[in-house]
Amino acid sequence: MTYTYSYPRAALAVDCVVFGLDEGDLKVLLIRRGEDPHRGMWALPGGFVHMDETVEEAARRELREETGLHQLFLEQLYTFSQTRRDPRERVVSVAHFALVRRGDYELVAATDADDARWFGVRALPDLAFDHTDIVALALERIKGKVRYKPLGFELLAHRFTLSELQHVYEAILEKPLDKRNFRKKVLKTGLLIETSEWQRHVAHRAARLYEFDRERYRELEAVGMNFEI
Amino acid sequence: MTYTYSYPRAALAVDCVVFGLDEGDLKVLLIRRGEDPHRGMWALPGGFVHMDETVEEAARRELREETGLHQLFLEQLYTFSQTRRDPRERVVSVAHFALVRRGDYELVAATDADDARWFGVRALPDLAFDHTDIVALALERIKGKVRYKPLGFELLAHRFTLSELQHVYEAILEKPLDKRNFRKKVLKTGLLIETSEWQRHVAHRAARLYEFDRERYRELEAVGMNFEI
DNA sequence: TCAAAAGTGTTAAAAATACACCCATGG
DNA sequence: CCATGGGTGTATTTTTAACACTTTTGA
Repeated sequence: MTYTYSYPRAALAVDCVVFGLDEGDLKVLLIRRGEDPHRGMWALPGGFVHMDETVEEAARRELREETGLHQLFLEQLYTFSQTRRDPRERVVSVAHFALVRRGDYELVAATDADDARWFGVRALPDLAFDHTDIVALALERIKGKVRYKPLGFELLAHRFTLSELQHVYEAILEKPLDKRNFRKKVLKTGLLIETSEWQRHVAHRAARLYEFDRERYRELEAVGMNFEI
Repeated sequence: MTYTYSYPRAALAVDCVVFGLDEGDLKVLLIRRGEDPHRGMWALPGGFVHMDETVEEAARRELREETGLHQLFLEQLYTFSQTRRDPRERVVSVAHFALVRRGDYELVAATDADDARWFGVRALPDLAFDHTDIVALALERIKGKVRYKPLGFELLAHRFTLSELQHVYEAILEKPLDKRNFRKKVLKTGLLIETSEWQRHVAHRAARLYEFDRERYRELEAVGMNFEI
């Protein structure tokens, strides 16, 4: 089957920068390419957009197919359209970034341990295509956005300690935060629910677990209030 | 001439939300469509991306062709990819937003007064395709971004008074600002150059003219400093 | 009993806000 | 001489930043 048009057309693809947290370090999920071009190189998960799906749907489908991840936070990042970014032919790619919860983090390797791996964001290998630029932009984006949107919670399990939350912010912002001031600030947002559950089996005083109050966040957002860390 | 592919391909287009300022009101530039679909409706300037240009280049080219505007501030906004957004066939559009300087504002009508017109952003007519959504997103974007990037200056002439600058911020943020506090704040950024030129022929005390110090802004930005209004 | 992280308040400095009058200009 | 917008300072409140010790737990 072939498809014919009266003007040439670029192929349309999506790529995803998937961030996850491991021991407080920010990681990016990469796939080893099994085909040319750049066979054997590490690259972002992604693929071509089908005619019956939006780019966001394509990004979610590709992630599910290539890594098994689903139902994660995913947002459009930027459209990369340099004419020679793919050596085969013109491919325009709509890049996205995604955030993986602590609990789903290990799930990834399940699919295909050899071909999908987490890399520390500050120690990435050479990447295929313009994927190094895409990761750089994604990092810059979350660094800016985490301060006024509740992205941090998307990297943690449903319940988390305040220290875990602080480490997320420190990992993304790349700077240490003052413990007392951080706690004061996040609690003052009124967006954390104090549960009556505590850490267990830790070799130090157990920390209380909190939940992010999505409900309330949506209410406040609708009213025009805004969150700031 | 025809072009044949083994999978169907969406057409790739660009659209531009062009903002300008008129008497302190924020306006958007619209084009009346001369062709189906939506012939006669108002729409954003835009068109298809050529194979030898990036989407940003396409956006600039279309703006030049349709409105005569060039060398303006232009930035990618978001890629719209709903499968039915164009009734003819699948068209994915990379939306951009642009800011027109006060001095270039009138220049627009020159091209084709009937087919290009400025509309107040809060009083737009029904627009073709999903262009109403695109404008709404562009507004939200500049509203957020103007506070930490020097977008405001892109809507003014090279030299401007502090009141003109204040009116830009008020128009974009949709709220009044305190004159004394505003002046204190923008002067404290150190990014305004006080010229020795003054307004003339105004029926009130003449205001001093200022320039935005782009040079210094780039330096500070590179060092990681950040601007806030 | 030791190591490791949890938890907690106060003070000082900086930033944000609220607010009112005189000045210069052209019509 | 009047209408219009230009220009200026201070006091109050709020926010941010700096900083150290006691508690709990498991190993």
